[in-house]
Amino acid sequence: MTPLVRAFVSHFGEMGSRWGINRTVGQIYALIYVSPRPLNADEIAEALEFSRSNVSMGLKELQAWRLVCLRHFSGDRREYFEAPGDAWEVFRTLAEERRRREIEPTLSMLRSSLLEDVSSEEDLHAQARMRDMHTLIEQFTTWFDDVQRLDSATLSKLMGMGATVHKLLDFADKFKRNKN
Amino acid sequence: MTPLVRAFVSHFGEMGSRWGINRTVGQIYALIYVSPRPLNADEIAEALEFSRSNVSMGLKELQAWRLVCLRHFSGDRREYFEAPGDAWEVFRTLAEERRRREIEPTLSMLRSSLLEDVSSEEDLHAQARMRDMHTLIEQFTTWFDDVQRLDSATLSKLMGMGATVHKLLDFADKFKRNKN
DNA sequence: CTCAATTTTCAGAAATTTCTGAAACTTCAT
DNA sequence: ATGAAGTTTCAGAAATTTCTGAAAATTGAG
Repeated sequence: MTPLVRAFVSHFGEMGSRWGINRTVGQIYALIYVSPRPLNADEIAEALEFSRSNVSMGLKELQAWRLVCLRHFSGDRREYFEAPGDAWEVFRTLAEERRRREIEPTLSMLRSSLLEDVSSEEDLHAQARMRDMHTLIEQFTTWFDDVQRLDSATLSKLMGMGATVHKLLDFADKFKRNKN
Repeated sequence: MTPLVRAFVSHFGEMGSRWGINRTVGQIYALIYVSPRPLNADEIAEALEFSRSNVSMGLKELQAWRLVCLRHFSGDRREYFEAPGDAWEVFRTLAEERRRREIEPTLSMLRSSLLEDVSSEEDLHAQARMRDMHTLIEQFTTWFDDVQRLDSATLSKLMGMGATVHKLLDFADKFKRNKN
């Protein structure tokens, strides 16, 4: 590994824990991401000096996150891994996966808590707060689902609009008002 | 704690680690969030059966995340904590804080890596990949900054539009084309 | 300033998570 | 079928993170 690659890989290792993946997994991804060709498990283990089994675990997790994909070369039985190229696709995958892991469970807990029949002052207040939270999350995820369905080009355009989002909103608002 | 509150608190404890805060911190926040009145550290320690010092640490972290705020009652020297009520405000704070912790460091690492003068095939490819990543993140955060500046009401409206985002986009597109 | 109430710090204990090496398993060419 | 190449599993070792109790620091009333 060159110093440039080493710095990148080690940064991903450090950030890994903040992103909910562990250090090893972060480094493996980083290495695959910058590699000019797909890598197999042994090459990864050697480059990062991890045990072969640790790499196996890490790759399994990256596959679960759908951040790497498998490739095969004819005449070689080993599995090779590469990181998908379309950056927006990666972004979308990440967002989707995080939503599934970090938001969905809470949403279902809230739903069932809100169905409970309670009577104490305290519980009624708690339910009101939970209802606020539920509404917010629901609204956010609905919007997110929608944005997620956009193709990379459109998404990129939406982002590119940046500073004009609120102007656009004002405009849409006036437009609607004129119609009524 | 009633069973309803207990369930909510314990869920936040379990999710805490997925959200980059620890179990204790998650539970403390949950308790404050549903509480009908501000709580002091001793009340929290008693309700959750944590050591007093653990609660102190947890509250400090929640303050760093700007998820709780301090209140004082006259004639009582203790500090009381409550969770801000405006859900969108909370959402915005959370997003901002996560951006600062999870994205900003990577962005600055990428910037400095891209300034390095390299010549090997391998490093040139790595830099190209890093450039992709940098562009994407930059674009995303610029957009996010912008959205973040919107007040709660506008943000809520934007989200509420949901399925119409892309229609709006098409519209803006045509509008622009007409002008040129 | 003094002192009691309260909060914070911190070293080490406890718990959790990550990592390893050895063994088990799978796959496929012969 | 056999066995060589490759992958996965898993029990326990290593590392990291969290939690505690005791002690230190801070705060504000008198």
